[in-house]
Parts: sequence; structure tokens; C-alpha cells
Amino acid sequence: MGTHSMRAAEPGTAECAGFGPADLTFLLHAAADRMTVDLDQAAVEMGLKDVRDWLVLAVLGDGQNRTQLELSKMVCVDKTTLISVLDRLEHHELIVRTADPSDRRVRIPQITPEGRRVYAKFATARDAAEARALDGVDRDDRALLLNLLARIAARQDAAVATA
Amino acid sequence: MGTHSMRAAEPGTAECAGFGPADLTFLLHAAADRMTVDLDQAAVEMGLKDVRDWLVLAVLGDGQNRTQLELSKMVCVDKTTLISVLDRLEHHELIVRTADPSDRRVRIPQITPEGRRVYAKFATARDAAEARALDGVDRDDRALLLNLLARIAARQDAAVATA
DNA sequence: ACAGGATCGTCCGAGTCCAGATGATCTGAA
DNA sequence: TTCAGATCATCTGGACTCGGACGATCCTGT
Repeated sequence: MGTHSMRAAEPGTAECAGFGPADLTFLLHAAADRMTVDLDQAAVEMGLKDVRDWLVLAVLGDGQNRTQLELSKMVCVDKTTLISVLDRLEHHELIVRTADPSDRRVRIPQITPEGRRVYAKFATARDAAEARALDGVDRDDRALLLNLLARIAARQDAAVATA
Repeated sequence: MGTHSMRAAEPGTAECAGFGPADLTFLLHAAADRMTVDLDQAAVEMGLKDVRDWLVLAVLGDGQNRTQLELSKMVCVDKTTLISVLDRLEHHELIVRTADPSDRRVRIPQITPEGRRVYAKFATARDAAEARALDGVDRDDRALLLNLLARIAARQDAAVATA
């Protein structure tokens, strides 16, 4: 996309009428959309706005210090958009922006205890959603799925190859 | 989403820094994003705007008559957004909006010969992108991947279950 | 025949997104 | 030191998105 959404057509009632081209890109979007519908709903139920809010908490959860810029790359959200996410999380006191003593430009977002609590709560909703999505799929196949997805997601470059 | 983007952070140079939570939803988005970066680029190179433009052509390709509403559900694009896509495609004479003789409300978008030509051209770019993404993955695993994705994408309801 | 309601495509307005600019700060070379 | 250029977070303007409203049309019951 550059960058465009390809987001769900019908959020709540979301149809995304069960098929479409057996196209990898299409199926990835459709599947992602489907999951997001569930998780966004769970998010609002516990005071967040989006799955993205939760993803940020998830990344922050490991306690490693990260620049906002690093964070934006990790969660695949534009740096300018991330600002509003962090503003919201900070307002709800789920994170705090601390100053980096060694570089006064950067702000290090850190998760608060309350943030951890919300994160954990949301995690169970996520597990439930994944369980529903993969109902009847055995452990090996699930592992393979995640493996392949991670592989595709990790292909940093490739496009530049021919250049 | 309802509906939000979770789109790529850095479109062109797109990083989406190689990892993130081993979370199904996250990986789906990241993988979809990665594919989209490649395909969007291919799209603009041949005069389209988005992968979505191409997806519409793909769905229209089978020659079946479809309502714009049906179409919007199929490609997972909001019905109002689809209008601008169709406007653009029509302007480039890749599709035409024909009238349904049996219902004067509906308009049946149909692909033109030129549309088919562009579609076919894009298909090779898509194949190349998929080949790059799944390089080194054997045939069985690819089939399983597509299978599982289709399965997740097809889960129409589920959310309404508890209600 | 007709009214009430559903469904089609389209439009509008409020909200969201992002490319690029801005200001503050760091780094390295002179 | 000083200064030019990189890099951080943030802001801003213009584009995009989508929920809800709209006219046109169809359908069903009476």
C-alpha cells in the first residue's frame, strides 16, 4: 500500500461472503479481518478501542525499552497514528511515557501494572477467539500455520531484489 | 473494526520489524500487509491504484452477474468505498456498469476485454509475489495454508453464538 | 391499486489516516 | 567549539473511510 485498508465490509454482521478467489493475499486479508472483528469487540468491552491498543500493550509487555518509532514498526502502525494510540493508553494510565536519560529526544513508553492487568484480561479473549477460529485443527497444523505466517510476515525485502 | 486498518507502517520500505507476538491475529495482519506491499506496487505499475482494483477484476472475471452489494461483500470492501473503485475502473474502461433488466435498482458491473487483459497481466505479478512469499514451502504445506486461511475467513458468524 | 417496508446505488459529514514539515536534540567532522 | 546533517516525537493539511441518510425501485399483503 502503500497502504490501504481492505478492511471489513460489514464490521458487525460481517459477511465477507464465504469464499472468493483462492488467492493468498485475499485470504490473508479476509482471515485477518475476521479475527479482528472478534478482537475489536473484545477490546471495546474492556475499555480499549482496537486490537491495536492491545497489540501495543502486548509488545510493551516484555519490559524491554523501546522507542516510539521502534514500536510503530513492530505493531505495523504508522508512527503518527501510534501517537494517538499511546495518548489514549496513557490517558487510561495503562502506559507511561518515560524520558530516556541518555537521549532527551526519545520517549520510552512503559506498561503500568494496570496495563498488565488489562493485557492479561484481553489475552483470554484472544485465546478464545483463536480457539474458535481454529476449532478442529490439530496442534501440528496450527503450528505449521503460525510458522508459515511468521515466515511471510518476516520477508523484509525481496521487492528490492531485482533493483 | 469493526473496522480499522492496521495497515503497514512504512509502505515502501516497509519494515514491520520481523517478528512480534506469535499471535494469530497479528501474524495474519503482518503477512497480509507484506503481500499487499508487493501487489500494490504491481498495481500502480500497470495503471491501477490498489490490489483492491485487481481483486474486483478477479471476482468479475468469472462472468457471473453480481450486484455491487454482493461484490462489496466478496472483496471485503465497504459498499460506499467500492463505488470509487468501480468509478475508477469504469473510467479506465476496464468494467462497465450495465443495467439489470429485471430490477432497475441494481447495476451489474461487468468486465471488459481490456479489463481481462489487465487482469491477466496482473495475475502473473501475483503469482510471482506468492512464489516469493512461499519460496521453499512444499506443495502440501501450501495447500494446507490456503485451506486453513479459507476456513478462518469463512467463519461467518460465531460471534453471535452466545447472544 | 395501493401503502408500508425492504433493498438497491449513491451522497454527505464526521472521523481517521498518513506524507511531509517542524522543533528539539544528538552526532560527527572541521 | 561550532555547525551541518541525522533522528526523535509531534503537528498539520489534504485524502481516504464509513455510518447513516437519501431517492428510486421492488415486493408483499390487503
